[in-house]
Amino acid sequence: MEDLTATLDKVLHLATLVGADLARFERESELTTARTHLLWVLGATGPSTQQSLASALGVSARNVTGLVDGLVSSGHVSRAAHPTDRRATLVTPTAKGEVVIHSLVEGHGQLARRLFERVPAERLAVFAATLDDTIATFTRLMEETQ
Amino acid sequence: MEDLTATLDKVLHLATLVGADLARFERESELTTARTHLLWVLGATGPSTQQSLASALGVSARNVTGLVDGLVSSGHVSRAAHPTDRRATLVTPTAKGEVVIHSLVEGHGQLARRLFERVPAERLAVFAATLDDTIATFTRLMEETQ
DNA sequence: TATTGTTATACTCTATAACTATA
DNA sequence: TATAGTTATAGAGTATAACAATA
Repeated sequence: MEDLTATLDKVLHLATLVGADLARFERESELTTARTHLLWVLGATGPSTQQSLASALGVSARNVTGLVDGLVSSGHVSRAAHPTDRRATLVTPTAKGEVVIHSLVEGHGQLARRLFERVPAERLAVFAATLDDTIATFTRLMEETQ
Repeated sequence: MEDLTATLDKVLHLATLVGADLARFERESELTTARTHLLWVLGATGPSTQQSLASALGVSARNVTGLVDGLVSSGHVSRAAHPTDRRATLVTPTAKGEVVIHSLVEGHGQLARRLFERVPAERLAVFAATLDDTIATFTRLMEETQ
C-alpha cells in the first residue's frame, strides 16, 4: 500500500528533475517555459497557424498571440502570410529559432541516453512496459470518471 | 537509442496525466496550482513561517505573501503570531484547509493504488528500482554539470 | 547587522469578450 | 454565418528592490 504511493512519488520526482533540467536550458536561452513549449511544438509540426498552435498547446488563441509576439521580439519566429487563407498567419522558426529547436531535441535525446543507457535491456523493457500499462490504466480511469 | 527517448517520453506523459488529474481537483476546489502546492507543503510540514514556505516552494518571499493572501481570502489558512519571533507569522490551515489537505493526500494515495495495484509485485519492484537508479543517475549528472 | 514580511513596481501567462478581415 | 487573429480588460504567478519592525 505504502509502496504504491512511494512509486508514484518517484515518477513525479523524476519528472520534476527533467523539468529542472529544462528550466536550466530556458535560463541559458533566455526563454520562458510557455515559449519553449511553443517552439517545441513548432519543431514537431513545422510552420503552423496560430489556431493550430492554440489547439496543440491547449491554450486560447489570444494567448498564442502573446507568445508569438514575444518570440518575434526575441527573433525566434516570424509571421508569414498563409498561402491560401488570407485570414491566417503561418508561424515559422527563424534560423535562431531552428537552433533552439535543434538543441531542445538534441538535449532531450541526450538526457534519455544518459539516464537509461546503463540500464540492462530486460529491465528497461519491463520498465517501459509498466509505463505503458500504467498510462493505459490511467486513460481508462479518466474515461470512466468522464 | 530511439527506445531511450521513447521511454523518457512515457515518464513525462504519465506525469502529465497526474498533473491533469490534479488540475481537475483544483477546478473542483476553486484553487490554483500554486496555492494547492502551498497547502500540500503545509500538510507535510505543519504550521510554517512564510520564509520556510518560500524555501520549500522555491519561490520569493514576496510571492508567498501573495499566495497566503489568496488562501486567507478563500478561508483555507490563517496567519497567527509566531510564539517566539515577533517578526514572523505562522501560516496555519483552517478547518476548510485541513479538509483540502486531507483530500489531496487521500486522492494521491488512491490514484497510486488504482494505477499500480494490478501490477505484479516483481514487476513493480523492478519498476521502482529502475526509477531509483534513474533518479540517482540524474542527481549525479546534475552535480557533475554543477 | 541580519532577518521577516510588506509595499511598490513590472513582466509573463492565462482567460473571456468584442471587433476586423476574410472564408 | 463561421473562422483567424487582434484589441481590450482582468486576474494569478513570478521577480527585484526598498522599507518597517524585530532579532
